[in-house]
Amino acid sequence: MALILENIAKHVSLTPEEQALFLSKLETQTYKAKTILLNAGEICKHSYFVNSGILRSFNINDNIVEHVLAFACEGWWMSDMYSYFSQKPGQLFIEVLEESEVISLSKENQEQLFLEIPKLERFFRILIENSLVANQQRLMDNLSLPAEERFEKFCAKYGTLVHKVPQKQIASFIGVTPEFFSKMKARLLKK
Amino acid sequence: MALILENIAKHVSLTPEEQALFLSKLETQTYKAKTILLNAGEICKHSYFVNSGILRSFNINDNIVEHVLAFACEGWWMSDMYSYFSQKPGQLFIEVLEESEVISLSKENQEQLFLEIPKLERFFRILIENSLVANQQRLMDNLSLPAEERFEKFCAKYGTLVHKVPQKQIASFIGVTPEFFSKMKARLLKK
DNA sequence: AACCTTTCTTAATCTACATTAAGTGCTTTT
DNA sequence: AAAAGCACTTAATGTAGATTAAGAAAGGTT
Repeated sequence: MALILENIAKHVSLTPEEQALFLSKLETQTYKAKTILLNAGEICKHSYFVNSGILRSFNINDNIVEHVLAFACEGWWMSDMYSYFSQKPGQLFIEVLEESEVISLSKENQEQLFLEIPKLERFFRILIENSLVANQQRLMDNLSLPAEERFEKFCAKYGTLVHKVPQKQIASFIGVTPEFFSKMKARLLKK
Repeated sequence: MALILENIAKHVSLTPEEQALFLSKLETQTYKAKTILLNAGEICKHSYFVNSGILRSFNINDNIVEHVLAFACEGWWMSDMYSYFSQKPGQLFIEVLEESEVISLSKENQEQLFLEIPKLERFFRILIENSLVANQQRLMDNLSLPAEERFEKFCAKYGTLVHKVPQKQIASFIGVTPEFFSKMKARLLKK
């Protein structure tokens, strides 16, 4: 459980008692690759923190095309934020990509914690602020950069993933077809 | 000042004293069209709330191409979130599009308020949550929808703006050139 | 090992959108 | 009122990336 406490300590400092209280609200579980943690149409009742392994979130367009919204690896949080915040059915799937140890924090427990340890409200606000900034940057990148540069940015940010997740999912993340991605990669290797 | 209090009341309820304290930290000012509230390279020291009028944020790519990140009209907040949160120089410009009455909340005053009225921490967390969800949706739309549908979504969300801001800025927002946007519009009108 | 399924590659063809360029009508400036 | 500057349009041409279709690798499963 050290990782998640470090993660928190980066933004707010908890007393040992607060740490214990926080940990008591969490559940840790190991999942095999391909486990679906959340289906589209369901209400997202947990935020997930990745102790080890990789998760991804995606949606399926018109029941055909998958679009990867995000990856989460060690030390990252993941959920369907729309559904989690609003407690309404969402459009995202969350899937385990390789055997992963995942900590779950339920929405209810999170609300509880906000009351018992108000500092955590600050912590989660900062997490979301950072997500928002990253998302805006990605949006601008998608509007202004060609696929090749979007891929470079992906590598810079998720370097560890490049050889761990299927290429077609990276293609989807940066917004191109697997075929085009393959061609682009061959082009890049020539240089 | 009623509008901003209503805005807050949607998410947290303040006592009259808290309301007064909050208002005392704000500055209201009227700006003419084309006023630049923030330049790229500067540190964003304020969040802006639009009482009336329209703001937009954008960046300039390679010193040439403008990309519109967001519009803010009556009742919306705007800032360069990256720069505002981190207090480092940002890449965004914020510009007044038509004569606007704008409330400024400085970063310092916001921090103060978080200490004096912790409920506000919750309010701003919710604001940011909503932004994040909207941003993720827009990102997915950009990855999966053709320009025409992105424009429809724009109209649904910013209907009031369609005839108020220059077309080329809408084009930029949805991620196409003004020329293509013009052609697309002509095509849509035929239907 | 043999089979099946999924991922990746290659190549031809196609299309949504970009680029370039020219022209039209506005507003703003002088 | 002319000049200048923008915003918008139209049209020709160009291209990044999609689509389709096929085969080659690479896992998984029995």
